[in-house]
Amino acid sequence: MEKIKKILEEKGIKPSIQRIKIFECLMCDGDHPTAKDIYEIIFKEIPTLSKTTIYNTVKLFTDKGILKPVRIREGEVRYDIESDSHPHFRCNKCGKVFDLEKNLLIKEKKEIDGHLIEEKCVCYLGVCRNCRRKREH
Amino acid sequence: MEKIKKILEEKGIKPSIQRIKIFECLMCDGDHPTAKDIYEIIFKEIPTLSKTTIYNTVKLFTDKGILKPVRIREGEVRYDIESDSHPHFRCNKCGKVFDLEKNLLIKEKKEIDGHLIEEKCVCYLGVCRNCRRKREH
DNA sequence: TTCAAAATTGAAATCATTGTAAATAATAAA
DNA sequence: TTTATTATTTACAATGATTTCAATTTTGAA
Repeated sequence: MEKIKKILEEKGIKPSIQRIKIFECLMCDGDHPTAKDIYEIIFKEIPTLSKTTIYNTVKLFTDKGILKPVRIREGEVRYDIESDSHPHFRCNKCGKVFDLEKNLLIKEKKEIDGHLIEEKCVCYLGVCRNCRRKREH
Repeated sequence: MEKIKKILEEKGIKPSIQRIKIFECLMCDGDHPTAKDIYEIIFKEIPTLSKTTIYNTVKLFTDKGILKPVRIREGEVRYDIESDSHPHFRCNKCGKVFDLEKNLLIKEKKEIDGHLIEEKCVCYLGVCRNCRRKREH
């Protein structure tokens, strides 16, 4: 609790009860919660909670660099508190998202951490050649 | 045109004019169109076109294995006609998605095909350990 | 305590996608 | 060709996640 307060303050975020709870929820939940998941978990403790607060807060956290949206499938957005880039594993049955080791290198292995791998998806993000030509980057 | 007809028929899909146009659109557009993109392009030729037809058709194509949804960012769904798995590059400025070579191996390079790489995103998909334990797979 | 700024809230709006049922077109049988 | 059957397309309503916005509440400084 005090630890979370410190982390938020270091990033210039006022540690309101809602923000602390949301951060706590993101830390504890190993499956990368959606906005809905977060809302349902915290609503039990703070019944006056608004969904807008969840969206405001994850946006604030993302802007401040302590949170990263993970968009893999189904149009759903999940959130990852780890700032360091690392591979993810998404279950096609339950939709949960797990973190994998950063320097993971899977060649022929079909299994990792007990998960059965069926498909790999790699994407690079940046500025495409067309947009680079238009403006200076 | 005749070529597209054949491809569809081989997959057991009746080649209606809408389906041919949608397939054609997916082939020509190098940026992986969204459902909205497809609608706007084809609407010019077929003004009676319904958005539902776009969604029906991309679902049909996906089920038949000739199309793959690409979900990278922004909650948007784009479509990729290539059936073979390969890396993608998504532009953070314009949102367009480009195909990259299948066996691409980028280590320190910051550039590929003229695109500036800022971030890499790797994801594995399959059945997680929890779901495997529950049922047999 | 008072006041202004920041944070939270609920309700309405938006927007992509899905569901549904009617209309239309294509195909097969008589 | 006519009719019946089936597949396809369409319009419109419904859904659900997210955003907008104005009003209310909380906070912190003076």
